[in-house]
Amino acid sequence: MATGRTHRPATRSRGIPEATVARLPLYLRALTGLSERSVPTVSSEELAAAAGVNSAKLRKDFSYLGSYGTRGVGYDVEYLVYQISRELGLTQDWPVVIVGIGNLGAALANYGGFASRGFRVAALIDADPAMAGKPVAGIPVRHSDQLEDIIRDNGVSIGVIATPAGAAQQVCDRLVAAGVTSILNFAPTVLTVPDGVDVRKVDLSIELQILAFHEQRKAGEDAPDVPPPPPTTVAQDGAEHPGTPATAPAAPEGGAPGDGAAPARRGRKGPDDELPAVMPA
Amino acid sequence: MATGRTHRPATRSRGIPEATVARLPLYLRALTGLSERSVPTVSSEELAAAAGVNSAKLRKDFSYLGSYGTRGVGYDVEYLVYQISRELGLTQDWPVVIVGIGNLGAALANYGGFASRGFRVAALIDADPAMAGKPVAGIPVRHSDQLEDIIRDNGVSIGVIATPAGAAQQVCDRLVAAGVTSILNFAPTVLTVPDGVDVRKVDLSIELQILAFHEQRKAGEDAPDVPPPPPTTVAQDGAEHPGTPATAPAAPEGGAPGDGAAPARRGRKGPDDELPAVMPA
DNA sequence: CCATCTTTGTGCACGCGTTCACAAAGACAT
DNA sequence: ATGTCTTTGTGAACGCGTGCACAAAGATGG
Repeated sequence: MATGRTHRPATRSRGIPEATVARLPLYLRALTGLSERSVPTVSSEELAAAAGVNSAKLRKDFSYLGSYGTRGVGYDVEYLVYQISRELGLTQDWPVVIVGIGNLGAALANYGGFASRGFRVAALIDADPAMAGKPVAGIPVRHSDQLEDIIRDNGVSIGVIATPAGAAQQVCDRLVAAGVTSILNFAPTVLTVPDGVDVRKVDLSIELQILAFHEQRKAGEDAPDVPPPPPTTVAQDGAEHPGTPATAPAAPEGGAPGDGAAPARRGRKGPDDELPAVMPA
Repeated sequence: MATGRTHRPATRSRGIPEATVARLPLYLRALTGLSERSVPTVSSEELAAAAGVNSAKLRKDFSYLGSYGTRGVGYDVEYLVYQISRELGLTQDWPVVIVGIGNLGAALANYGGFASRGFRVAALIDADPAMAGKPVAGIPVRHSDQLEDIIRDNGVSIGVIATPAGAAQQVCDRLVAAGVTSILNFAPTVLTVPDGVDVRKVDLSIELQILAFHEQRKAGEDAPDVPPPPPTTVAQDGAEHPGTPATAPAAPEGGAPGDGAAPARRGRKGPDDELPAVMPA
């Protein structure tokens, strides 16, 4: 670091690793709390604890932004709040549209956190004509016919999709065509977008399944009878490598999936994919 | 993402990397779709496209589960659906409680996706006495006084927190004390939990901020006037290194944050942290 | 002005995750 | 049976992210 006026390839754009960017909001939140309590400075140790991360990691993260700390003292809270806000682009106004005003969309619209950090709900959009004009969170719902006009008129670049999975891709395409370049997707579907468009997804179903996986493992360690036992002769558990001949071939037996290994699954179709805007994550 | 024990000392858990586990639900969803359309088999290429990932990655992921494919043909859809479901622990019933029935909690309760994959809403809990007994999504809300009893009586091991940030940690502690070992947190706070408890968080505010960061960068490349210019004499931009005498010291100037570098931020307190169950992510 | 103490900033090493590229396995046609 | 063609499963290289450990910077006290 020091005098290095030498190389700085990562200067502007390429600096800040993705992992660091993802933690900045966390630091910012912790710092805001300290700021409200009028705490002047914090050490990396304290702030790290508040943000739930390792202090070394925090220091390294900040080092990507520049050297904003004072050795022997720590970081100036107000100054850091400002620097991070600026880095995240929160010093400017970001108009946002929410498409799909169902249970979830309405909940999102009511979220006060939007306005807090530079985000402003420019419009609520829904395909249901009956919803048009009806106010949600104090904002009248607009019909999706006006989607393009709304995007253009307000210079919206961030869109939130809270529609049923079936409509998500279509809505996404329209948003992108209208100029949106960042999308937060709550619909349980994989969205396909052109280069230059960022998509982040929030999927409750996936989060629960991940928790279930770990939960099952925990239970398995205590009572090795519930989870471990695979229905039939399946590798993966007994031997280290599942490549053993006796196991693998047991599955794709011809075209009939009715073999012993794969029992008939619940007949009902997965409401997961079909689920409306009711669910986010 | 989860604030919980991120430490994965690779116990002897031999197998399935975290990153792979996180993708399994994605594959499962894609496979379920194929299953409904009665597609008998899929190649890694096709399935990868449907799940939005790289085919090599998908094959490697599956290799951790065992060799369930047939060279020259692909994977048997039904069989794979079963194997992944089993691996994720979805073949068993997971009673779940949702704490905090505000806008978000209600939206979550209405989410049909819960029931779809082995997850069952065992109870809805809220601290507001006025909510008690009132049905939400067909399930009567119970008062939080009964939280412990509900957990124990139903053998609940997964809890969803959709309360305001201020109540989250307290609710979390109670859930854990009552026996919950997996938590999905929608409140904008860092939860502290003992070892053995998994926490995953969903935070809209953070997602938006990450999008804003990238959005700002995109804009900056086109019009280098909007984002770059820091308000006043701040390092990091003008000069390559912020360590220059005239810059860095400008910040932590005494205790008064009113110096030129860090302009007075919006006076309003951050509703972000205080925000009720209205918001998830 | 010097000694000591605190805390930052970072060089370095390690491990995980991603991707490439290919040998081998099996299906299918002849 | 044998050859060809398709697709899997994986060895190996690479890059990113994490955490350790420490030198340097600066505060603080004598």
